[in-house]
Amino acid sequence: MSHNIKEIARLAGVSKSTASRVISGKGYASPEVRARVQTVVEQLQYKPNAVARAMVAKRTHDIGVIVFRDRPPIVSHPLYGKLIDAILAAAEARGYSVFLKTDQEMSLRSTDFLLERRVDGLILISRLRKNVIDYIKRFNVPYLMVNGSTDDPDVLHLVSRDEEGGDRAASHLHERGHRRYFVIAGPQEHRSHALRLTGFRGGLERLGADAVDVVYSPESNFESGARLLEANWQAFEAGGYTALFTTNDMLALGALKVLQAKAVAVPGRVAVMGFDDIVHAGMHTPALTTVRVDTDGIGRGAVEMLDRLIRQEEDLPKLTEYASELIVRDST
Amino acid sequence: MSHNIKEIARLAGVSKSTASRVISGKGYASPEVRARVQTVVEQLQYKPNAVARAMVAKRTHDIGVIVFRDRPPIVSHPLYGKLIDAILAAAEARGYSVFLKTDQEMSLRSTDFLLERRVDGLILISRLRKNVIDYIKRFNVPYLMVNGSTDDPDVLHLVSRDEEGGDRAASHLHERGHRRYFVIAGPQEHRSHALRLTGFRGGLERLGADAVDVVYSPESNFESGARLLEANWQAFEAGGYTALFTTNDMLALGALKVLQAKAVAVPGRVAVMGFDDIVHAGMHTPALTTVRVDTDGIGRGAVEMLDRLIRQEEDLPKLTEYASELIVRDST
DNA sequence: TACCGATATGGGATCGTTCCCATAGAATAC
DNA sequence: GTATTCTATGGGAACGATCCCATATCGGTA
Repeated sequence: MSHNIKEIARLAGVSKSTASRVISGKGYASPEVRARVQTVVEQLQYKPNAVARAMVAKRTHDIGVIVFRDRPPIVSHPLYGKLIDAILAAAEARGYSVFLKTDQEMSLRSTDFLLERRVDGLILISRLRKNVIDYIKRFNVPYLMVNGSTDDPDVLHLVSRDEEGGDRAASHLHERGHRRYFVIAGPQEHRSHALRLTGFRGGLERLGADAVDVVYSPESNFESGARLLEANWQAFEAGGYTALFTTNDMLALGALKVLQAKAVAVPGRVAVMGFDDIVHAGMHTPALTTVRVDTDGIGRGAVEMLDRLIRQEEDLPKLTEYASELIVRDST
Repeated sequence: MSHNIKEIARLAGVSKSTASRVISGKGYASPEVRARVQTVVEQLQYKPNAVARAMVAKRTHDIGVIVFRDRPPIVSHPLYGKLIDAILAAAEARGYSVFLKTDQEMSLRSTDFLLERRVDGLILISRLRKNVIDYIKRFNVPYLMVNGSTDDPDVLHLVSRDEEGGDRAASHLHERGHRRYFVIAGPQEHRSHALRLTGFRGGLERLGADAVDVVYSPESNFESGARLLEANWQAFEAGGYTALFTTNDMLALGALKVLQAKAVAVPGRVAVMGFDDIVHAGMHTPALTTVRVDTDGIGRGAVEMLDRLIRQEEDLPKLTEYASELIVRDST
């Protein structure tokens, strides 16, 4: 199919050692020889075989990214999409190519695939089971975790300041004069949902509130946001709540749908706030006030940190936190 | 770092040939030897080195996916996100790992990267320049194009039935009694936008319309949808249009924003229709009527077709078209 | 003249697999 | 008893690079 270095060498009239020196750019070669080899490379459109290179270098310059999620949307989830965009850009800049895998069965299949391919490192995204970490640890491949939770002190992970964000949401709503709050909280076994709620509660405790009532959703998507508000409609109406906070934007948009269907004025009668700042948040009418997660920073940070891990730098911080920013729009 | 087959062989007391036969599953080995080798493999958590395998097999079982887009959102674009989810699932099912690349400068960089890595095939997504195709052709690596346009008769490509979809949109609006149509059309050098408009016009020509007025947008995002309607507001008001069609959902949502800001009743006074069926279309209030692009089918189809190309099947169809489906919601 | 240190290039082992071929012993056929 | 065919395993080349080491040529110096 494609040419190899031996052929380049033959056509340039040199040995493959010399050709290798010219092509890889390390080692000596006289100007004339250099020119001759490069001409042949150009003419044949020779592309050095990265597989063979990886073989001797024991280094692939590939990294693996696995998104653990039990069902779609995975890459099409707006939050993960943004994260992956950032990761791809950062990896490109550092000379890494990215294997992207989704793991729906929370299995070790994807991991095995990538280990066999001898990736230089792994970025594990979202809720992965503990057994995955334990498994990966046995092979000493560099890895880190993004947006997940772990009590394992060995694991490097990158997260957003969710508790702080929850606090900010509370401050914002309180400042707007609200005192009775209704909360739809996503699955509490998920770190971010739990912390956002904690932060929100903490903030209101500090600031003072007449009521903070929470309903819990086992899922964190649009449908369950709508379903939960619908199911608790009587309590919601009776409670005199003027503010609705949800632990992510999807839930907020679902709840908004119900409010709008019932012609409840937003923000006139009820203010609504989400968390994440997915694209749709800004496109909705009314545009959703939310707390932005720094997906760009996290994505870039993950690649940078993994790269340092691969280069065997010492004393990397186990935990890196990223700012959460209040984005005020029309729904509050 | 990790073990190799020679070590497995040594510990199992056999030659590496025999170990290879057991591990790869091809060739003879007696039951006892088989068991012995497998025990060692299990104990050492041996993972065969795919790099070395690829080297001798001259086959990587990797495919490259490149999304050509000049700026983010790329993977986070709802349409491409869905497409990539489908591609990943299909690739996994067929034993391929996926290198995902985005190419913002419309360069050959990503392509070179993947060619060096000796991927078995390439899936090229969206608007790529002709020079990329010409370049790729020189290396005879299997490739195909998704959602792009080309007049090159050699290129395999997969597209949605955009013209038919445009026609469907026209029929639907006409059926609802509309006769004066306002259209915001995305960049006409992009195949899908052009065909959707053609289909829409064609449909109305057949069915009869009092007015079809089109404004063109150089971009196809939310902001330009809003900007274009705003800029043409006087004409829009004066024209007595009762239906607004845009060549994708992003434009429609942008226009909807403006209509809602001006308190124009949708669908009461103006019906709005988009194209694509991105997630947010269903989440908006009012939920957007649109034409769904079969991203799942296209993604799956792309991988299947590429696999057949890799297996050197003959007489594959140059063009594969995927159904477009009318999704009626609340905005019409 | 002999020796040294540059300069410039080539030979060949190596990375971890696969796979072709050789071979040794056992079983069967004539 | 010899030839033939299995059964079961091992030896070693090959894939396409890199890189260490050897070596040849040349100018300069003692």
